Amino acid sequence: MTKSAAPYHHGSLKDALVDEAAAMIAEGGVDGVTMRAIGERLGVSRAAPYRHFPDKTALIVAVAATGFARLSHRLRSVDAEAAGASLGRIRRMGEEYIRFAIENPAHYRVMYGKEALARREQPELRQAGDAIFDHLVDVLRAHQRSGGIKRQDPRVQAYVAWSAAHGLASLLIEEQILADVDVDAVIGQTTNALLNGLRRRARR
Amino acid sequence: MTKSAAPYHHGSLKDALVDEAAAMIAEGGVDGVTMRAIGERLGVSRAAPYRHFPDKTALIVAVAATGFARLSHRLRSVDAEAAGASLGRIRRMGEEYIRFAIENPAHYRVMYGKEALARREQPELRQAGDAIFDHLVDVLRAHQRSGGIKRQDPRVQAYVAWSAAHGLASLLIEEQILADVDVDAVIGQTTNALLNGLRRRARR
DNA sequence: GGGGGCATGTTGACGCGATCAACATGCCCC
DNA sequence: GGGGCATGTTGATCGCGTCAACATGCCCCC
Repeated sequence: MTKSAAPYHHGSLKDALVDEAAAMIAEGGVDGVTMRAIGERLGVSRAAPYRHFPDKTALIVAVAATGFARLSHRLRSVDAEAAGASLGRIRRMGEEYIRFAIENPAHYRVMYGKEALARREQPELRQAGDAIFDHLVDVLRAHQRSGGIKRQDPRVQAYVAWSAAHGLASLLIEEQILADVDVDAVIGQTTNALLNGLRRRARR
Repeated sequence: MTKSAAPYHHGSLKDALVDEAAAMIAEGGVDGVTMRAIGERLGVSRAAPYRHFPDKTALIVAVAATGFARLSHRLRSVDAEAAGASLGRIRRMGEEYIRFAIENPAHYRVMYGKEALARREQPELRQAGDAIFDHLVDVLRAHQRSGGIKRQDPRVQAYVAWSAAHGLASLLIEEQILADVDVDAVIGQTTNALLNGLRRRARR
């Protein structure tokens, strides 16, 4: 994809910067990332990063973009596995979203959470985020057609679903949920509540 | 409550600082708040705020604390109005939480959202947040006793409910939800899904 | 085969924001 | 009527983002 192994001076500083930035975000948030410190960690000078990113924001954007690529890939994978219009497909997408957040907290933070950049001003991220959202809307639309879920504005349904997943993901990675609580139960019940809300209610 | 009207030099700089900080957070996030700028806006020098807050963090903490006080007050109010154990009581609390976030985005951001401080390290905020959460748990417990909702770990139920409300509040104040979507519908459906998830399912 | 040129890095300098220290100014209390 | 604390102010220091000028490899073209 990018440069391969050992080009010029450092090697592939650009990729290393993105990885290191993510690590530093996980440790101390975006403020914990300083051009000076990241340079030092990678054995280059403070201004070296500027040869690869116009400014610090661009570096953080790259981290977010990497995150969007990963999340998109994961969602499409589980979605492909569980093709068709079973409700399980939606459940798995929700779980995968939350799992992604837990496994990539730094990326999630700059994508959607605390530390998130003004997506509105970063066309690249905006597009990536929209693509994921649109995919969800498509999935919901498909389920509406096949009769599994209520017929109503699929975008509203998508926002409801996203809200639940995002809220839970945020609380989990910001460690707002106490350790002695059964996290899996919370995740399970959240997705259940969500599916119940979407499911076409059987006439009683 | 605090100082009254016109004490020493400025008047009540302390309160003014908290208000102004909230306004500045709404405009440009916590990074948009600089001791210099806030001083200038209030007609004092850059170091004046230090006479009232040991550092910038303390000022932001004060904003968050104000927010917690307001939210707590609002929740207790609606809760009192709709006493008893009707499901409507839970719905109203959820709606009020979201409404608070929409009306006080700056406060919400530093309390729970993006820009949130490490609550873990601010005993004052930690306690305020816990109190609100515990109150929710109590309400859920009461509803369990009166049979309105499923009997299961009320803390898990509380986290599920909080996740949904927090997720929606976050997306709304971060303007992630497009303007042409029916926001009230999203709010309504979120709370509905939540209540359905909590409600004791009628045996069919 | 050698020189020019671009890609990469490095160091020095500037400006901004947080914060501390030393100094100024009201007011209230004894 | 003066001392002392509460409030403010100005000067100075330090870290950080960022730009400019300068250094260093390497690859490509003649």
